[in-house]
Amino acid sequence: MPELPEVETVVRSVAAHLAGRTIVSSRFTSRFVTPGSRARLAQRLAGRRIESVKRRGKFIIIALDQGTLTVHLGMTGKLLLEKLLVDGETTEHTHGVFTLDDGMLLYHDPRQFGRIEWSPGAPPRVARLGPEPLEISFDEFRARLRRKAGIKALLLNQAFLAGLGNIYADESLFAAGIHPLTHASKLTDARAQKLYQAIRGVLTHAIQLGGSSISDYVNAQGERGWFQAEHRVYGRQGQPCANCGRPIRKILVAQRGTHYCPRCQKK
DNA sequence: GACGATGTTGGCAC
DNA sequence: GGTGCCAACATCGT
Repeated sequence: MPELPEVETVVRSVAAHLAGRTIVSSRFTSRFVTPGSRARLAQRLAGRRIESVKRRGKFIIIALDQGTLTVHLGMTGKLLLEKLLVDGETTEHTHGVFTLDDGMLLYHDPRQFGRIEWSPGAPPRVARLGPEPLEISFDEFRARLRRKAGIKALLLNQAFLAGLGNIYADESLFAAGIHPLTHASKLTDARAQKLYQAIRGVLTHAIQLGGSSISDYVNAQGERGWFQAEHRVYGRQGQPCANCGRPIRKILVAQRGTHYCPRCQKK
């Protein structure tokens, strides 16, 4: 679910309300989502003031008056804002409950691949991220492509660019007309330029539509995204290509289901 | 009921 | 540095 556009949408849907709030208390119930002592985490957060909420790659960075709370949604994580907690709003999949001085913030995550972590300074996982795809210059992007790796694997590598996942990697490669198994270092300047623009275009459009709701993704207000209606290849295996009519193919690349048009995307 | 696939990441072997 | 395989977990489709 949550790649850059979804995380950006979540951040935009919580930032204004959370900034300036105080965490009165919190409760955590998953040893996977919150590794280490959950009681100590809750203790650290009690009384902390939220300064700002921002996105970096697929991470949600919550700056506190002391330290930083970092949230990664994994595959199925959701952050939900609630006015008041009433019966039925938490389930067995609610693994984080934040009581604020105004309202509540809930973290749901059925598969528990997400993480909620506090760090005194900048979180180490975030420090290893590559540049933001919407901020990097073409020259820097071009330079970073000089690597011996398949382009799809590279786009999924968060140290190369931060924020692309399986959906937007496939959609960007289709928009650029590039086969997912193309060697990154073999791309010509012109094709690299097409890919750079394709990534920016796809991500920007997806953010405008509130991200992609594949199964149950929603923002913090519980609203779905609409970019899934704009997918050209992801999840469309066997259906005709919007451009040439050939059936979209699905193969395995870097252990991920990879969708592409055999005619429009060349190596 | 079993099996495989699912938006992510990290560790391991090679 | 690169790839492939497996792991974490719950749910859904075949």
